[in-house]
Amino acid sequence: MIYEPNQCPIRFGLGVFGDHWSLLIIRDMMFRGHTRFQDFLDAGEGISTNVLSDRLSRLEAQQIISRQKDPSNGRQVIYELTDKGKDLLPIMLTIFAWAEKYDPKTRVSKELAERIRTDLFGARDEILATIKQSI
Amino acid sequence: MIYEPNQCPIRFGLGVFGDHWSLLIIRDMMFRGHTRFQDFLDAGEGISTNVLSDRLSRLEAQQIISRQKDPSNGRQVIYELTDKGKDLLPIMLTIFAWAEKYDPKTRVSKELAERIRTDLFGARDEILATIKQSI
DNA sequence: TATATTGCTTGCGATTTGCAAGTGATGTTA
DNA sequence: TAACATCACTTGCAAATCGCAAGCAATATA
Repeated sequence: MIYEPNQCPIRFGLGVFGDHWSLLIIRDMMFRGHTRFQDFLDAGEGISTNVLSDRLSRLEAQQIISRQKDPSNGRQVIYELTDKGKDLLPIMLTIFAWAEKYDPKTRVSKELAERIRTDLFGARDEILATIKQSI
Repeated sequence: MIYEPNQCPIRFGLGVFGDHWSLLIIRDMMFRGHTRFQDFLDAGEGISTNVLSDRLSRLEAQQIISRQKDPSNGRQVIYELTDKGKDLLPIMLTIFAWAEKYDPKTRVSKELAERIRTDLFGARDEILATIKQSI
């Protein structure tokens, strides 16, 4: 595994969601079905309009989301996750499972968290050791 | 970085790694075995000393890493991942798999990426549909 | 035609960042 | 033991980014 700056998957990921807002926008699209500018503003996170506008542009440029006019209402724009965006689900799920384990306030289905953990958390140290040797 | 206690796991995660540098520091500890201040500076990412200092403090405060003086060299400090920090591995791995799929430059073992994907990516739309109903 | 809604953009002060230059504690060398 | 080097920071400051409020153009509704 090579970690040249531009060959690093973590850096690539950070380029997409390495800021305070992008992951929240993706979460709202993924789990809350948000599709419009106003939806994100109303989500209660306190994002400002200029930053929201900027993040939506970036996410569109990175093909995480698509942007199209609502044919039935010319004022509205519909934002939707692309396949690339939907494929961020496993990342979301592992964050769910981790938060469920360490944040007493987080409310995630224990069933879901358990499923994810048995898939990946269980072999943590093993996997870590294996990976380190291949770097 | 803002952390407002919520019941959302994504917000909880963002409180830990929702900035440009924290995940890179964790990556360096997890996969490159970095333990010292200078290690992170030399990693070639261009983090500045004041920001590095700040992020190490925050990560320690959040119990993602531990901080102790090197008993064999009083000038040096040893930073290490806690269990809470090591448990971020699945999040790292899912980022790996996602980047391997979408970033042509990312170099990750295809075997590893495939394993992660078959565990979690395969049932993406199914899982998404199930989760949406429960949120 | 007048007004409301929607998705932005603009202006500006406040916060955060990157960069360079310290600083103090500790270790090494002559 | 005196001089110097190393290490983990801290400080000061200009520049970038951010939050907030206001404004704007296009479209819809009354």
